[in-house]
Amino acid sequence: MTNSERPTNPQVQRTQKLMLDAARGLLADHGPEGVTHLRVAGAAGVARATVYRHWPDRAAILLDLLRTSADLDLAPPPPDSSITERVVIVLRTFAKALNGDGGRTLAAMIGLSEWDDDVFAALGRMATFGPMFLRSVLSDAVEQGLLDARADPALLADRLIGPLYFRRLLYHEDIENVYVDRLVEATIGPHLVD
Amino acid sequence: MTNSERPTNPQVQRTQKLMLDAARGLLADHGPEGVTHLRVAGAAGVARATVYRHWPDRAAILLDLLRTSADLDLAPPPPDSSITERVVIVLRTFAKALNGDGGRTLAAMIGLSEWDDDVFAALGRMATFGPMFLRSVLSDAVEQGLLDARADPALLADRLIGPLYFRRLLYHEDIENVYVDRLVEATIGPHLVD
DNA sequence: CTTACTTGAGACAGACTGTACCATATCCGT
DNA sequence: ACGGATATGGTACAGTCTGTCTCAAGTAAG
Repeated sequence: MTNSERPTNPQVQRTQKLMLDAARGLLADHGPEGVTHLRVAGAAGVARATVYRHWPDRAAILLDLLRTSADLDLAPPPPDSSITERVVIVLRTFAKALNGDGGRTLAAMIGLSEWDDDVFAALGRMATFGPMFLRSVLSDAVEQGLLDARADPALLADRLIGPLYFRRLLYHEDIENVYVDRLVEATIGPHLVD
Repeated sequence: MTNSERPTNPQVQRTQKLMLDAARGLLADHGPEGVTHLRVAGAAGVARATVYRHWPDRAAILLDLLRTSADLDLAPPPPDSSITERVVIVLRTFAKALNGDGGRTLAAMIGLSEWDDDVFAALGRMATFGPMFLRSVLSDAVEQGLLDARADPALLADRLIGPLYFRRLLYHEDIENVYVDRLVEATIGPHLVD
């Protein structure tokens, strides 16, 4: 586990940014195994020992990398829109993140998390954020009487998010908006109260 | 890409089995990065050069490992049972495979497949097998008039399998039979023709 | 300016890689 | 059972990456 607090020393900030940017490029180009202290040092124009001073092993580098790339900015959907529209908006945000670098990052984390507890913890923080947000949107809808009261928001969230992750991770397919629309329609359609 | 044909020479078969078993153990214990030619040789009681003779690099070893561990034996569900029962049977088979070693193997493949085309191809073969099977079960049900004709078997398969993979891969949760039951009920219930 | 902290540069042992070589063991057709 | 073909054992070698250490030079901040 690395120190998650940001350094105050500007010199440290500079070198750390150089190294993280270099590592990010290496991860994108060669995968997790391509991120070595030596290469990061070379790409960042930094001494190898400096990389070791910041992160003891590869997992620590990746962890910091993955932590900083979990940037899906979830804005609350407009409350005056229909529940279907609201869910579509949220899911499209997920899909967008998955289609971009987030998908590769997530795939790397999933592979590592089976054997690295720290990565698993980071994955948990990242993975629960989205579903929790979606769940709250769904709960609100149930309270407002827009969704069948017997609908379980947790299961519903799984059923909405699961297929997106499935398609992206196993088929490497970009998620089209049409797919999201059909998924949402089919999934929450039967629970709508009209 | 390694030769996928099985060797006829019994000597080769023996050593290959020894090495693959050793590699399987290493993968389970230490993850993909723990599978090195040196360790495989040591654990299998085999000369290091022999491991190199069979597989040129780590990816090739893992590929053979993953190829041989994709053993979910999908038996056609009893055709006289209800469509709900049939789908539950198929999905429980998936869940069982995911709960066991298959889940870890799959996670490893997902992580590797983003940067390794051979692993991606193997993942594709493995990942399409299940959904295709499920899709055919669903298609049959539509033809038999048990399911709403407007139901898209492909999307329906995604919606049934996706949540299972999602829970297993991101939360490391075993899939309970109750979860499968609720998922199937909620997903295909609205499409039932009674 | 002075102290504390950070980095650069190089050395070092150890692990893993990838290849090569030859003697030995095993297979398989005759 | 014999002999050529094939596979393995064992060893050596250069090369890369790891992880740690030391010391000189650079930077930050009171």
